Amino acid sequence: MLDAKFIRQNPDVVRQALVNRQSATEPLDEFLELDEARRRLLTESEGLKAERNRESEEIAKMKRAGQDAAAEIARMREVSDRIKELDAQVKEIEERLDLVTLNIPNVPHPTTPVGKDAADNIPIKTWGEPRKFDFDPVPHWEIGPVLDILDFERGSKITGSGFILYKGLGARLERALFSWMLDLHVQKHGYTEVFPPFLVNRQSMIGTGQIPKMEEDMYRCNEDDLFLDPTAEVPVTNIHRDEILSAEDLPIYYTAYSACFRREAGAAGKDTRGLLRVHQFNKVEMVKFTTPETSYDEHEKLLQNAEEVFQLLEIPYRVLLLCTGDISFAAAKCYDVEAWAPGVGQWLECSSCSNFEDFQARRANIRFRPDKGAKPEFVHTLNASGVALPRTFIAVMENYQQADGTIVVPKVLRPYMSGVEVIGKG
RNA sequence: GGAGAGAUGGCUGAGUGGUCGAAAGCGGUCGCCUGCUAAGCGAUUGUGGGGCCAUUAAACCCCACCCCGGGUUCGAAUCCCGGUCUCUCCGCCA
Repeated sequence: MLDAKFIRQNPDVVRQALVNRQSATEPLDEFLELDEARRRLLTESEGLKAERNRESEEIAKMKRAGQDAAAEIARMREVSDRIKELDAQVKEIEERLDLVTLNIPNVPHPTTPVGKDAADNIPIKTWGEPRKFDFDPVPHWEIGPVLDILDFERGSKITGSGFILYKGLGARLERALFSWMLDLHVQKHGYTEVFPPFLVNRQSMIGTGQIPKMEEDMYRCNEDDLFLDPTAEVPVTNIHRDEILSAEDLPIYYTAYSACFRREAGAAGKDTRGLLRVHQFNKVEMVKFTTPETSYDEHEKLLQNAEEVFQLLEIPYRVLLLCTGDISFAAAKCYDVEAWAPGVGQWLECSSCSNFEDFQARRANIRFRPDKGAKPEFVHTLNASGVALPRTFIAVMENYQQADGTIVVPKVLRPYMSGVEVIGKG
């Protein structure tokens, strides 16, 4: 969330941000109105409280001196009643104010291009040459069942559409992918591996910004008010919720595997075939906590770490700089990494690499002390998928397919598959 | 799931209605002293909000915060109710 003071002092900046994001500006107007009312009521209430505190001390003194304080007590009873009224109003306003503030998105960074929707995202880089096939490459949803490594029908039977059963070397390939990615980030890029809970509470979801805006898209356990992780970003960023870190601790790098669960409400029917858009998937995530000064340098390095996954897999990819109309609610700047999938003939988003600046840190109250004895400041949080599995799995299958229908295993994954070089039939 | 105990500042820990934003110790910071390391002495040391956001900030004043939310009271860390978490024991279970 944004700093209330910042909004109050820079309403025009926030208004422009909302316009650039194609978002409604009413929440801003409501904020300004409620904020003004809150301060007005607070001033009155606190003035009365100051009086009450003074007077209560007098009463205590009088009682100790054996004097009668009945008149003072009677008067203070009235003051207290008035305070109670005012505080009730303040509380109501603050509740609404919190809700409004939680629904105002981050202000995009100046380098985030202004644009309407995904069509205005800017391609900034392409890596690798799409392979030339001497046969027609087929989509993964045809390869998978033939090789008996993906079973879409049984996944649907067990749970429903969008839930996949991986089998045999398919299951093995999936496991190889995330094991290898974790090792890469831990051993080569210096991240600390964590294995978080897959269910998180409401406070954690609010901390990273999925709630309240996206609550309908989350799987939820009503009895316990817990949510299934939509991404490891949630539990991992919340590791340091309500903490004050010391400057020497920063930057902190975490990487985590988690299963991810998304209802994908409203996305039904679009690009949902095969593994393109599923309700449960595996992902390796990278999360950083940094000082404000270094976050944009760290953001570039984070992108490189995500890109390297595809470089080592030898899969062509491109990088997009997202525009204001397509960037997520909490992000100030975001790159997408899209892998080339020749079977479906599409670039597939496999990683989003975001700098949230202090937007999540303020929500989750994650601070650091710049120097010993200095006032705590909010950290900057960043994260990137490193990377999401299903579409990477697609890219591996479709880029490495052969004319006979088999799949060559990328070299870097072979040690993770007991040396298997080709996934064949049977 | 049942029973019991507990939750106080960076940490340990005292405090059962007013003089408590909170003793004491440890730790941190600053200064003094000591011919080294160490010790000693003195001072200082929480967070958020409002007043003023007008160019930042400081100073100053006020309010709130002793796990969270309600209540009683002129006045609550302290009394009452509800909840959360931690620990111990019992039960159940992969």
